[in-house]
Amino acid sequence: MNLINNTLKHHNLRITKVRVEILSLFQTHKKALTHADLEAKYDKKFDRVTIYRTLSSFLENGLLHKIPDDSGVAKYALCHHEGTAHTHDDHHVHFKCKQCEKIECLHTLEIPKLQLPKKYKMENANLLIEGICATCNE
Amino acid sequence: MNLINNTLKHHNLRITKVRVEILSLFQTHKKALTHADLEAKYDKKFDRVTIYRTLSSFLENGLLHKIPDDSGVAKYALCHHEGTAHTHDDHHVHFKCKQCEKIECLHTLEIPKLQLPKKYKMENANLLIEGICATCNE
DNA sequence: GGTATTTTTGCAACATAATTGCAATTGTAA
DNA sequence: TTACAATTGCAATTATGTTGCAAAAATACC
Repeated sequence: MNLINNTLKHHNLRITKVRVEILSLFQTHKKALTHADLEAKYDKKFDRVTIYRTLSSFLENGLLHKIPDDSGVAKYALCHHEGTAHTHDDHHVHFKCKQCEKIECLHTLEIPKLQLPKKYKMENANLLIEGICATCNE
Repeated sequence: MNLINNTLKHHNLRITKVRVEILSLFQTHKKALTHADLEAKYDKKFDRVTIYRTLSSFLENGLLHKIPDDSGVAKYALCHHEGTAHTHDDHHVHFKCKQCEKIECLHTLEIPKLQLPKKYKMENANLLIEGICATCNE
């Protein structure tokens, strides 16, 4: 059994065409993708709604995570911690390039600890950095 | 001349009813607001579109900033640095309460410096922390 | 393998969020 | 106070996301 199928299995997801294709795409591209990106690519192949539902199921089963940003469009990227369910104690650092607009996860970086005001309890944190990425900064 | 009008002037915005009311609202509430919040409040008073455009103009002129999040609805909050134009070298820390859903700016906190991978250039950073806020944590 | 059961898909309709063009109105500078 | 520029309201449109349901596909069970 190949890797993609295996991954789906391990996340309690049935193996279907959409899922295999979309998961592969995320694994080859390392960047974040939007629903619109996928729709453009799979226009005639899969239904809009199916793509939405694929993203949701990946989200619920811990394959993808949503990246908070201010564009108003949901962006998704692969999770790098391996865990079955949505154990969302995620501490993500994301980088958004102002030039090429691509978003990627900098999963080698840790979010530094910081002291919250009294009585505040932190459960997770997301750091979004904007600037110029390595590719555009040649 | 009162403070609200003065602020508008200084940000190159004409003084109109919507702007005065919406700016005042942001100044009394300290939390982030969505377009829907404002629409609910000013339902018959101002047009939906006018409210959108008011938010946009505040954004462009550096009165408000958008808070990145993954809900799909744009949230806005007052900027605390004083600057006329959109000199967005912003380093924001926002806190979103999982219980009351409110978002607030923790502008007393600084985002700690961190070492980006080679060739990456940081222009600004947004840290979104989720958890339980002081009010809900009684 | 074949069949029963459950999940997933596609379609149509709906819901919400945001944008655009344009005429009428309002704010401001002179 | 008038002239000009910016802003508003309205209607229409686009973008984004969701729901219900019947048909199709995937898995479990024999």
